[in-house]
Amino acid sequence: MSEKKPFYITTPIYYPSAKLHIGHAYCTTLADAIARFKRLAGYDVFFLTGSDEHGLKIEQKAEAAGIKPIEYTDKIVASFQNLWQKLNISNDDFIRTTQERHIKVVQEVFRRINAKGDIYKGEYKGLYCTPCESYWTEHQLDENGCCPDCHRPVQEVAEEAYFFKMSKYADRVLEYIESHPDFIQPVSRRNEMINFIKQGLEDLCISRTSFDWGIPVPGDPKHVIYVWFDALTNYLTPIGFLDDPEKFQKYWPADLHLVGKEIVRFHSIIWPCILMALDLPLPKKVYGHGWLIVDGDKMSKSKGNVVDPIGLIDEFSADAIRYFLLREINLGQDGNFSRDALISRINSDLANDLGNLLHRTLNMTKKFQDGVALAPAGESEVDKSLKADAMETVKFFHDNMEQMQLSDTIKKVWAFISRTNKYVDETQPWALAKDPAKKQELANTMYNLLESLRIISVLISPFMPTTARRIWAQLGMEPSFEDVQLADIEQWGGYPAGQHIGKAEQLFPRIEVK
RNA sequence: CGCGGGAUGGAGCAGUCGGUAGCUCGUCGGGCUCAUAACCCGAAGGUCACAGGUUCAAGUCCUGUCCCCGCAACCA
Repeated sequence: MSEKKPFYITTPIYYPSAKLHIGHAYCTTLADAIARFKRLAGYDVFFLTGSDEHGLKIEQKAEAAGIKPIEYTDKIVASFQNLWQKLNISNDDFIRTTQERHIKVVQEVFRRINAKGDIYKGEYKGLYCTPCESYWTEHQLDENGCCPDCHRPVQEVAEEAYFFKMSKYADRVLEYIESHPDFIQPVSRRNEMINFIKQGLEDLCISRTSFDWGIPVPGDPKHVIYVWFDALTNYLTPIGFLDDPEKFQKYWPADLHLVGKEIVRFHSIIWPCILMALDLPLPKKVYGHGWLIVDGDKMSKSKGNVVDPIGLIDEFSADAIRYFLLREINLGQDGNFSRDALISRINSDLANDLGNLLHRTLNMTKKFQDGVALAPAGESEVDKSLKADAMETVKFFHDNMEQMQLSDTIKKVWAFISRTNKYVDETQPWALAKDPAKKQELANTMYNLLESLRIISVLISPFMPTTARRIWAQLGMEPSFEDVQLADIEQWGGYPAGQHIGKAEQLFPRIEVK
């Protein structure tokens, strides 16, 4: 058994009714950056994402395409996995709600809660559109009170359904939220949830008979389990809820459910109720991030402004997209996505500041010292100040990443990159190189630049894993980048003296705007 | 009066406990020459949505108004 502290982080499982857009990519990138940071900081991380594949909508889409639902979801889920691979997502497992391992979990959860007496058979009443075979809530109806899809009148219909006695747990959940200030983040969402519970919770409808594409209710197979009982329990499946008690003990409760702001409620109210009914501890944190706004508008299919991440990755590279999302958008708030802003970030931050710093450093090392980092000796005031800034940046990185301050952390790292560029101006290596008496001073300067870049490469690795590795290689560093730990940059001087630098290449070419 | 969020130089955003309004991009001027026309320094530009109030002091706290946005039990 390892002694590392466990850290279990999840994204939502996405619904394969359409291709994923930049907003999904944002959420998963956030989770990935946090997971990578935690690994760097020495945690034993389990990072989960996946797909939520049941439901009427999928059944209908598959039927329209003339294929079985599972054939339909196989195809779309493959595109999810392709996207995560292209984005360099380091998830440890990928849960599909159609997998046998998950079906067993859902049915067992149903059995246990049923045995406890918290499930009863009742009647679900709703507004039903017969041609579309869909239930709608009053709020979803169009301006004439008709079906939002086909605009025909809806009827009030009742069907037999199972209900989960959620109302029974309302007080306990409220008490938990109030006594755990960090459970729901950011605070604004927490207040929203407290307000919502105080209005009173209804029991939750957890089965349907109006479609088949779902997990059958144990002992009553004309019912399939409906949405949240199926979806939320995904978080239990891959960590051995049924088949590996030791693993489950280690990773549950989850440290962080990262979700979009619209599903905070399900994760911070319904999910805790289900867990209480199972006598399981509640997750430590639910974080509701904001949405990406495109040119001032919410993304939606009807507006036709949905941004496809695959095209962007192909055009600008995964790391550039990751950097933009993590740097530009403040966690918890909505953020703007625009092509112009993306290009501006790539050019000024990635090409000019970071890329050029690496390039000029390697170039001078090659030109002035035959590509070798000579051993440093002694230090000037400017050197001292650079080292102090580096160490302060590493500390800031550690502290603020623990607090999930991704954007602030990135800003701080870039302040150090900027500071390092300034160091070049302050020390003027090209002038030192002309004076043989300044040979040691030059060696010190070049060493400090290379060492700064070594530290920078580790600091950016949660955000831009590929770029970090490329810098590492260009610096000529031999050890595998995978083995690097935060401790390796907590002290100045890890760059090996006498090291020959690697082959230099542009990290991010500037993007010319017409 | 359903709930909640937002409004800050041209653009995008920070702003904790009330204490001289900051950052990035852009613009203008200067410096440097190792570098991806990159880097470094400096400057201009804001009655902090509006009106009132509390206070020695308000972007920040209170009240009201207007505008934009999200949620409203299946949109990341």
